[in-house]
Amino acid sequence: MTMTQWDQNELEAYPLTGRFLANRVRAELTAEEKRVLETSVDEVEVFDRTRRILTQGEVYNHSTILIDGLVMRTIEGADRRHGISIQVPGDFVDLHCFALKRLDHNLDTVGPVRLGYVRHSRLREIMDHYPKLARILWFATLVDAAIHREWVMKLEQLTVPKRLAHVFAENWYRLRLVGLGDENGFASPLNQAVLSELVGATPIHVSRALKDLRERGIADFSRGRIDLPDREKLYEFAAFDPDYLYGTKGFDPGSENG
Amino acid sequence: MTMTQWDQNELEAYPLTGRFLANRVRAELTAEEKRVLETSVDEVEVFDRTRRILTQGEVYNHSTILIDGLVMRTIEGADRRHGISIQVPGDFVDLHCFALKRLDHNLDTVGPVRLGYVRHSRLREIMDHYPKLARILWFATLVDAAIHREWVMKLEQLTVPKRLAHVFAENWYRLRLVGLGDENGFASPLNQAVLSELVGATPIHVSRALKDLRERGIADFSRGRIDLPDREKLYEFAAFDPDYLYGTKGFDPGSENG
DNA sequence: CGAAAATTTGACGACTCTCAAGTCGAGTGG
DNA sequence: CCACTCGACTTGAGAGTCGTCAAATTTTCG
Repeated sequence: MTMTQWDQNELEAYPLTGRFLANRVRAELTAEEKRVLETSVDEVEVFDRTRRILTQGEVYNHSTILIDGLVMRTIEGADRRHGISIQVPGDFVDLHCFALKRLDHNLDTVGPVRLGYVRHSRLREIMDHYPKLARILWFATLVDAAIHREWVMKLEQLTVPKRLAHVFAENWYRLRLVGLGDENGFASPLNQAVLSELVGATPIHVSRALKDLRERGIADFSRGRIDLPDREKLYEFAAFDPDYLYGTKGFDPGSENG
Repeated sequence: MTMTQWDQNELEAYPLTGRFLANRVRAELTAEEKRVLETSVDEVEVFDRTRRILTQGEVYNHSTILIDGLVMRTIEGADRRHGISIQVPGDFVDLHCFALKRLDHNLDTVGPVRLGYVRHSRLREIMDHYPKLARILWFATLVDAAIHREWVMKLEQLTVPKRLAHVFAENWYRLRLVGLGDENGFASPLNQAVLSELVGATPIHVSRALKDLRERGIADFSRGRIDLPDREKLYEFAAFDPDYLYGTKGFDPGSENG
């Protein structure tokens, strides 16, 4: 797993927030604005096991940036938890709880994570004194909304095997945007139970669907790693078109200069 | 169909934007801020027939507030159009295209509408000079995202009859928030074809599901009007909980003081 | 009234769920 | 080193939900 020189420099300069909007509008930020962001993180925390880091309906006075690991947005349904979306390193996972006060969903870690906290008072200062940074933060929450919309469409359109393929394709692409994953797949703490919550199916059916994907040569899922041997076949099967992720024009998830 | 005194005053004072975030955070706006918004609308347009008002991927230099009528977010799938969500009067339907430049989906009218346009240059001024208004605009886009998340969960959880019930429940509640609809349902230009795009089913299955809802006494859908005789039964069947719509504490969709 | 659009119905097959049982793999204690 | 255990995963059978194809019926509107 390699990273571009660009990413390495950015991560050395901004170890906590260097992945924020990488290969999206991050390039529009000035050094000062990046520094304002980086120094806004006033606490870093590490969790090893699965854990709820934000609970639906409660009020917080900080927001959280995901530095390393995976976090899932969830909503408790009638009898089971439902996965809404996955967040990857660099994502400001609950930026919107600053503007919304309370949130309508939970944030649960999946596997070990490293988190950075930013106080809302600090965000308010940013809103008041750095209009461009404010716009960028707004942008970040809007990309999340675009991801939700795409997923609504896919849920309406795709069968479970194709939904799984889409989850893999999107997750892979987003990891590549921030310099993670490799050209043949990515490491992941996901298991079949979590996948079933994400695609709205039973674990049993997910198992069958994964077998289908394996036999088709589209995706080989095993605990700890997801292999994706044929990008084109994957994209076509999942009807995946990354436009909605708002990556920089010309970004290529298959090359080293991600 | 009646409205509260509150709504009437607000609509007289701000005929174009008086419904914006009504019964949500609108109360936090000062008269000056409301005036800034109202005077930002520099053009009003009326459409009678179904029509695409914003096309995926294109760049616009204005955003649109829905003054009257219904608008649907859509994404073109492999062979058919998919409905993502419905917008009601008072919604700033494509505010995010200001921050995102191009949008990932289309906006299509459903039935006759009246639209107001706000130039992006004007929004930029607001961002720079009215931080509180900026936060409110951000808030508005975040509520849309919350609606998307809830719908993702419902798509993962509910059968088609229950999805339809949820669409009716949410649409009704949101109309009540802005002083529209009545205590037994609401007028609506929706037809079964559009409903099928919204819930991710075939028109044929929607027809059967509507029959089911009718026989259960939960919803009586006919072109032009949706009757909802038993709110409690509807909410329970659809597992509808309006928290995610961020209505003002104490708002009651069943009373006159909406 | 007549044509077009919207809605309804029936039959059959595909996708997914539930219930139940069985397999596999990592870690533990003997 | 092996038996055991627990969680994760897999397999099978039958039922429910929903899609497809085809046709009939009702509504809308010129």
